[in-house]
Amino acid sequence: MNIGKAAELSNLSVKTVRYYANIGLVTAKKDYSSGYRVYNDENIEKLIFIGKARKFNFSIQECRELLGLYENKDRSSSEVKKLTLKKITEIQNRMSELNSLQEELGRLAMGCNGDHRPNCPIIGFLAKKDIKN
Amino acid sequence: MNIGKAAELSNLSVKTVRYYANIGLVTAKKDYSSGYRVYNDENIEKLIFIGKARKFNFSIQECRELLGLYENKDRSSSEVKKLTLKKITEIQNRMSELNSLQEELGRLAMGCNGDHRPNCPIIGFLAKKDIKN
DNA sequence: CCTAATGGTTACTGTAAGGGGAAGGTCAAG
DNA sequence: CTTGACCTTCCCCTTACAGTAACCATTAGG
Repeated sequence: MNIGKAAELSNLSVKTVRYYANIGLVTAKKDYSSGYRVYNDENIEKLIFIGKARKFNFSIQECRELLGLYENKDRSSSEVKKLTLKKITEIQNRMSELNSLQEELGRLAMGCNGDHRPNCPIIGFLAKKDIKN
Repeated sequence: MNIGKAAELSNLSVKTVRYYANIGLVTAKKDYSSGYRVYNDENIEKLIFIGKARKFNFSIQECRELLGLYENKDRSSSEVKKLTLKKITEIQNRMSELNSLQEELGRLAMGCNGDHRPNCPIIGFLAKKDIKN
């Protein structure tokens, strides 16, 4: 199966699949007469696996680790769980940052008339050099 | 004042200040005998302004717009408010994505024993080709 | 047989927002 | 005069691909 079909089945772009081949994440064997990459079912499974992990915010590097665990039949589930919990923590931290941000922006917007006069507390706040950063 | 001092006062790195000069965001005049950038108080104010806006997740391009509004004394506060509300919406969308992610990862982790046996529902889920993506 | 369409290849560039580091010029102090 | 701190430009690195150019392979149609 050629790369186009592989991309379709795994719901990734051709560019992405080729990229994964280049970085050695999912390498297909090559047909040396045509130069084409040839994908088999196992490759497709890995591509799907990675596609999902990527949607779950795992980085390529983490995908590489997960793939290692996936391929290793003797893997312990604790390693996978550890990676997942770490990812959850990261997401929570990011959410709490975003939450503070959003609250503060909300307060600023609340105080702004949003009219055609130049007096705007948002600009005022951003321009003010205050004590704490 | 040289770039080091400017960076210190604005609480940015020298690299960042130089970068902002290169992209024309905050341009300092040059001392042509030494080749050094020379910063004045107005430059510092702008750098501080941008530093804060960046912390509020505004992109460089958005900072450029905000800086335009900041410099334009006839600006209407409605433009600033619009930009801020747009940013709030973006943040909220991002948070809701992250929230779904976190919940789903949480469910997966919950079902995983985290022991030394290879049976792991997280891997199982990622590997499963299900109906919807 | 020629051509056009489709799909494959490598390779280069660009993204956002700088960080890291090399090679070299400038400045103030001792 | 020399040292060390500070400045300069220049280039590569980061993430995870997307876009494009130039070129090769396969296949269907006239």
